[in-house]
Amino acid sequence: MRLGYDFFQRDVLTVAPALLGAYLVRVYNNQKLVCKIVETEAYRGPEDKGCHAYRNKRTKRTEALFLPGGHAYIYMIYGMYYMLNIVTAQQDQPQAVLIRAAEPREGIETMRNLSGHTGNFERLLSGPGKLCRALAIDRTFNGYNLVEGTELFIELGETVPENQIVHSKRINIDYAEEYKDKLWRYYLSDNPCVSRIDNK
DNA sequence: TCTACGATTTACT
DNA sequence: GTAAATCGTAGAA
Repeated sequence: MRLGYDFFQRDVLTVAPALLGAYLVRVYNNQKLVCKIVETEAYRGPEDKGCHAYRNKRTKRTEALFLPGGHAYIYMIYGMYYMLNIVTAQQDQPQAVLIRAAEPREGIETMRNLSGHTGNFERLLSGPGKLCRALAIDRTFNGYNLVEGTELFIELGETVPENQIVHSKRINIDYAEEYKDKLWRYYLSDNPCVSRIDNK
């Protein structure tokens, strides 16, 4: 069952942990690529100094963050990687969940070919840049409707017990001052596919 | 226009 | 532990 607007149009701090265990589906050349989300981070503008839309900063890049929950926000980082975010809450509330890592489920060979990854299965989607590469997600999906679209969407997946969800500090946002210490990163404990397990 | 740099990954000392 | 790859965007000039 696909997740709908009612799921995404809630506060990002509710949606980010709720996405753990859900299935991210990418239909690429008529082939279904499926993976289970195991790591997310919440970005909560306008208050969040780590969020691109801090203080409601509205630019060409951040425009998609202001869409209603259920759309995608994609941007390029370091000149070579795309990041996949799920916009949450109501229109004009710039919040999004960064999908940081997932566990491959279907179409693994295609994912390997797309990413050129030769390592082991657990590392194929273990990072936001790698995940986008292996699923052929680029900026054409910026602003994409994940509720009604057919090439990229999210399905109800496995139910995750509360006690398996680890809360930690977000990665690589040292510029965010007091917000860098917020425990807005969520991942499944003991899952070998998360990007890293250190850090609090 | 011009410049600096990032919600990363990988390889290397 | 540190550094390089690589480019669109934001903010300054």
